[in-house]
Amino acid sequence: MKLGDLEKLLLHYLWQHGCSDVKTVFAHFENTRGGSLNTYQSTLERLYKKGLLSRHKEGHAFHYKARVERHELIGQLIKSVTTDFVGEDDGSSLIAAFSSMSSEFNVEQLDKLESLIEQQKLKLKQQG
Amino acid sequence: MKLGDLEKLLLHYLWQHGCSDVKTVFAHFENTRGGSLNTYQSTLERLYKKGLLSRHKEGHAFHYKARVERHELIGQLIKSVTTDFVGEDDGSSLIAAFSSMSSEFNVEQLDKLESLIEQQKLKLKQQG
DNA sequence: ACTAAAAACCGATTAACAGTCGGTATAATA
DNA sequence: TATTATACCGACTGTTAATCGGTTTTTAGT
Repeated sequence: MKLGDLEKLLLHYLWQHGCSDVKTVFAHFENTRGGSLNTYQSTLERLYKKGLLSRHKEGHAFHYKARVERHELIGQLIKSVTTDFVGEDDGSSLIAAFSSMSSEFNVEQLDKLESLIEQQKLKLKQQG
Repeated sequence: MKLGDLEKLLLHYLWQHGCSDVKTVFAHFENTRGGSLNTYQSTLERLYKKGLLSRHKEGHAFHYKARVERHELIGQLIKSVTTDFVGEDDGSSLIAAFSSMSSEFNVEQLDKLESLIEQQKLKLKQQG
């Protein structure tokens, strides 16, 4: 999966605002970023075709909404970037990814992550 | 930073083999992947210009070597792919991303991850 | 030093793909 | 139905990786 700058920007926007039509998006970025309405239209459409947005008609305009949570997409992107180097993914890519990133985290974040992992382990125990 | 498929392949190769000249690289991939020697030459050069490889003359051929560890590059790529999304939020979405990825792991992998976290926490304590 | 071989380097071409936007078709509503 | 907002199509630009032919440079052998 490959995302351009504007695509990322719009995803970001939609995660914050939940749901928008082109007009609104355009109005929001018109002054700061420039570009024509059509540019935003095309980009939203591209994201839609990529499966990252859903949309539904409201009046005569599509309203676009992110189909994936932010953290899901980030996870996906991390994975795609790591698997290329790891090859067949037995999960070692995440381990690799984590160890390369861990130095960027502070103690609270590490604690948070640890507790999330504990939760996940618990879940596994209950299932199996 | 943007890396193509062949670029990744060659990095992968150099991480495994430590050091190679074009001829050797070409010989290694000629049958399985195809392409001309020049293609590999260009790609190594591109990687060199990107600062990802170092090189030195040996006889009359350059020997190329990865300048970054694999995990360093992975970290860098993850960062570049995620920073646009993480932005102001203290990194918690990155944590969330990791945890959403963790749902695909078994207990051993989670344990491994946890021990890496412990290590990192220890390191932080010793420093600060 | 001269020459032949090897390697490096240059430049052109192709192929994706994002960004950009004009123009046209389509659909909603007054 | 006419107006207007919106969607959709297509063209063009810019960037970058992949590819490889051709030329220059470098090295080693005689």
